[in-house]
Amino acid sequence: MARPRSEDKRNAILDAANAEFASRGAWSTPTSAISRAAGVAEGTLFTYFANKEVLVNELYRQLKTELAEVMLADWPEEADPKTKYRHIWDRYVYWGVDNPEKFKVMSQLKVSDQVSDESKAAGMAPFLRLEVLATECIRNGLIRDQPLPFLGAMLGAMAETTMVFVAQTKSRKGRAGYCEAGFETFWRGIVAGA
Amino acid sequence: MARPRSEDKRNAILDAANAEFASRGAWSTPTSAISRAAGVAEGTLFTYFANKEVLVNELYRQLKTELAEVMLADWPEEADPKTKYRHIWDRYVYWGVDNPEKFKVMSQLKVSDQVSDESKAAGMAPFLRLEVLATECIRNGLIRDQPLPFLGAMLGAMAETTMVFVAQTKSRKGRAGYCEAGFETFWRGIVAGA
Amino acid sequence: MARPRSEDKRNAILDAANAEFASRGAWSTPTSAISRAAGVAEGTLFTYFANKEVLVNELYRQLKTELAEVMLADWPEEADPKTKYRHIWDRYVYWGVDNPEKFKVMSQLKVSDQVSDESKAAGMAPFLRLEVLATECIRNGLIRDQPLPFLGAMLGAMAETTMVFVAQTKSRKGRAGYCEAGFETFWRGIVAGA
Amino acid sequence: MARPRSEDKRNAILDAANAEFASRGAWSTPTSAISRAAGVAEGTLFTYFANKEVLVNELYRQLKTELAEVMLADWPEEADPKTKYRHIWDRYVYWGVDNPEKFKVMSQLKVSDQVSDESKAAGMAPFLRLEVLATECIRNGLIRDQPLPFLGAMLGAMAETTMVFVAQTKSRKGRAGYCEAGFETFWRGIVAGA
DNA sequence: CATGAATGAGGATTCATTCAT
DNA sequence: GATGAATGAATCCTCATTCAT
Repeated sequence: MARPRSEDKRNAILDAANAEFASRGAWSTPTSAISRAAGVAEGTLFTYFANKEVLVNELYRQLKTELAEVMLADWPEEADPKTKYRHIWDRYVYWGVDNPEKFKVMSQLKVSDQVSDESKAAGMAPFLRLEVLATECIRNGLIRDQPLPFLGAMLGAMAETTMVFVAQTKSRKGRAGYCEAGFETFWRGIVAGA
Repeated sequence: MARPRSEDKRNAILDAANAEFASRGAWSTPTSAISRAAGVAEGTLFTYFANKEVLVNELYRQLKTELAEVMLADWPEEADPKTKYRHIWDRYVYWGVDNPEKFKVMSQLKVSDQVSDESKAAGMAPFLRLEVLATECIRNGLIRDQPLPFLGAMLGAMAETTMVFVAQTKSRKGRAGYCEAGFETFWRGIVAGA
Repeated sequence: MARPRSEDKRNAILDAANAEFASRGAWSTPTSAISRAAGVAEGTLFTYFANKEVLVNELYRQLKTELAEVMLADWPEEADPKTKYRHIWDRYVYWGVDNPEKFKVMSQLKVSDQVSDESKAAGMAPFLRLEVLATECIRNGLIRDQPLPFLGAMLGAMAETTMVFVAQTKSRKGRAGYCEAGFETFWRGIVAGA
Repeated sequence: MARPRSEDKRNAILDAANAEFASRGAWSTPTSAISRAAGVAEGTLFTYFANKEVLVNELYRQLKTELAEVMLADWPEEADPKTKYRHIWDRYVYWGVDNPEKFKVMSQLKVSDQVSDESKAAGMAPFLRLEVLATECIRNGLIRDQPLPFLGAMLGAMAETTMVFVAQTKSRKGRAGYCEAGFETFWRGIVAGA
């Protein structure tokens, strides 16, 4: 058997792509820069990804998957809804803050035509658990009735906005403040009542 | 180089850039495609814009300026704060819905490294009136105290999210529903109380 | 007005392509070698020929056209058929002998998939006069009846074979001998009788 | 490197090369396509043929050898010269018609710089029997005196031309007609007399 | 020996920008 | 000022060949 394809190498390429995209912009990063940063030959990149577009899409999906994993890890199954939402919120915000490169790349790819609608859809899949939570909250009247995708998109947009401000802030206290303020806006915004 | 003569030509190039960027992606649009779409020679583009980066930045600023103008037109000086916010909200949302190409391009440029921080800052300028409104609302306790830029960013992010859903919706009623729901989430989220 | 496209430059590229194709083989000649030999920038080649395939096809057509012109120049309108055929034969053979590069390239391109059927068909067009002659000869019984294209193809194949031997031969006398022998074989082969 | 074990594999590669060359053009066929078509690994090809050039030359020789075998099989030792020539002619023509891929590839390789002069010479060797026949015919005055290689080349060129027309023709009768007409032209062309 | 991943030079284009007309 | 031909660096990808498994 010949050398097997190396998962490590594949990941190295993906990581390198992420790093290069973050520093030079997703476009304007030549594949040669990616392979160099990954420590592989230029041609090797193409044994792992048929072409640049495929690489970009794979990267997008991987980023989304990772984000979903992080958000849903340590899921507080027994907690009340607000706590659950807060759990997601914090994870989301801090993932972005702790991984600014990944967040930046994801932001760029999200609006890029380079990422296929299929990939965008696939990126949504891992967020299913969220929908279950939202459905319950709406059913029992805790949250105002509205389309689930809309609710999810609002959460995402608000958390991302929050991220930016948290990231800009140095003090631990200030960061927590933004995170709290953002969530509070979100939560008050969606709960039923008054 | 003397000041180019035709303001029309300059605008034609900017419009063409917008259209091309929207359909082919902001990057991956060659200047030749822009000049062709604008009906000018390839070289002519460079008498109006020193290079591609300048063109991109100019386009971004123009888009931002136009948006600000639209948002603040017919300003209801005498109305109450919620109405004023709603005014901004509706204008914002419907501008994006009515100008999907411009919105798409703005979204791409916003996260692009091609647009300088200076341009991004300049893009903020026209939103001053907004800050005045927010400051007042916070001072008199109508809105919870928080940094103005954060509040503005939240408004923007939520309105943009709303846009997407409005744009996807066919029926006039459904569209109004999303617009309303989005604003309600925003408003409940920021007002003080409870 | 900008610089006009230069017919000279176009021809320089075509000539360079011919020379390079002849020495390195039609395939395995990079476009960069052609542009260098033509004394133009690599990109310039592509303002005259959309891509390599177009260039190859244009070259083929030009070669064919040139050959036709040479063959039919000084046409002995008043001469008898054999003389006319001999006129064509000699012109054909000596064009190939005098332009070995062009002949070699034409030979390679003729069997190449790179040259479209359309180009091949276009290459036939200039040989119309030949068909008129053949038709007459067949009608008046001088030549055995047979499809015109078949007759033309035989002439071509036999003349080309003759070329090779003429080209290999140094002495003027030997060359004339091959040319004569080849024609005699052709002529005896097609005339009616016995 | 030891002598590779499987003659089958070697032939599979040669056959695959032939098929690929025929459909994609001799050049522009990567070795990877050949190995894939042959059902062997990319690297395996190189244990059977040191490099692509060697493979191409081997293929050429094999084709030539096969053709010679076919042409000379069932040799009518006792027949008269014309019958013998006709035997060769028919075999040649129908081999080409029945093996259009092989014929196409041979045609391409014949004019290719990729095939060495040595290979081209080697390709001639099997046709020795032909030379014996020709020598005899010339000696006893049946055929006009001329260099043997020239005569052989003429035969080849004319038969190949005939092939093309036979191949284009559907009806059995039409095909036989071309074959006959071609031979008649050849035979009348070379016999002595008048 | 078979396999197919790894390599990196090479190749056809593209494109921002310049400059002759 | 307008035009578009000219430029050549840069880019994505291919492919013959090598070599680790």
